Amino acid sequence: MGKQCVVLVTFPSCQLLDIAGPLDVFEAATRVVPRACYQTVIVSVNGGPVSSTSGLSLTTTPIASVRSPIDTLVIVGGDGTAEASHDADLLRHVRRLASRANRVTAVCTGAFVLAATGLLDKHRAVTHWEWCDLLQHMYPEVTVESEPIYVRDGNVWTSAGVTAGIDLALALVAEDHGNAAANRVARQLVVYLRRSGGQAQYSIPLAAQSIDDGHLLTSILSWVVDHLDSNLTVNALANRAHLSQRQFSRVFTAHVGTTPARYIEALRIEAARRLLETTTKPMEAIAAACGFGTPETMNRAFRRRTNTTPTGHRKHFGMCDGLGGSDERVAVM
DNA sequence: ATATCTCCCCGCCAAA
DNA sequence: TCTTTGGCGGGGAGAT
Repeated sequence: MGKQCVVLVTFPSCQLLDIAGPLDVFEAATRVVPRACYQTVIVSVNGGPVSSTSGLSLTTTPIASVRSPIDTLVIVGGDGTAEASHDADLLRHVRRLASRANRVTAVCTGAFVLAATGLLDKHRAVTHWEWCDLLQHMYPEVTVESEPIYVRDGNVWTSAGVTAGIDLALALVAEDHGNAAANRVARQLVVYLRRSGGQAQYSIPLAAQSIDDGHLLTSILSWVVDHLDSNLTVNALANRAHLSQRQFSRVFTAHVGTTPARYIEALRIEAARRLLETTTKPMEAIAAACGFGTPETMNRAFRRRTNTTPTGHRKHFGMCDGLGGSDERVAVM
């Protein structure tokens, strides 16, 4: 796959996260996915500095100067969309770029700008939950859905509120380079909650999503987190999936981006960490609850994957010793 | 600390 | 022929 040009369209009072989220996803993808190469450019009607709602100002290039073929066009959201959707210049340029782009997308209230160009007509779309009704009212031609985190209709993709832009961008990466690649990116960014377009957000790290198929694995993955103390050898899981070990391993790795055993161990560690942080159970009990044969096994896994020990982790993040729980995370996979 | 045993993972080939 | 699947074997890591 060659270079893919991603154009992010901004305007005064846009939402910083709408830009930063996808931007970082594409950047990370380029870094950690071997064949991915996204080139991003941030544009506005006049170019130059554009201030976001948070006050931070962006350097942009004039939208008229975009010449190269466009892979993905991203319209960001923010307070400024109300005004932007009446900016004839902007709309004209968006239409022009959209006609040359493989994919046209909007994050959050960016959908309003897209709708104003007419590009959303006859398409299913979503926006920030707070604005779905208004969008539908203003643009009856658009089929507004309010549930999903993001919606794909042909080559038009829209996403719900701000951070859903990250999920949207991950979905785009998944389309280009596969689920495993998207998961790798998510992990890289420590978005340990990659959400499916569907809606339900899973409480499992990177687990039960999978944009297209995967129902096979999805059910197993979600079953697994509640049965960490069971026998979760590759063999056992393969049986559950009615596949040979060999095939199961292959399918698993392709979809999840990690080998079965590694993934299971990561889940176990994460579960153990939570118990260490939030309970005062003895190591013995925690190890057993998380599926480690012995506390010693848990110890080694801990050492290998983090740079602490269970005891050390409890000292830092545990309940005793002052400071209650903590939001800090240690990368685990 | 060591030895033995188990499981994982991946390349390779053959069958479907 | 091309793709998917299953089985085998071994190197190697880790568990007991």
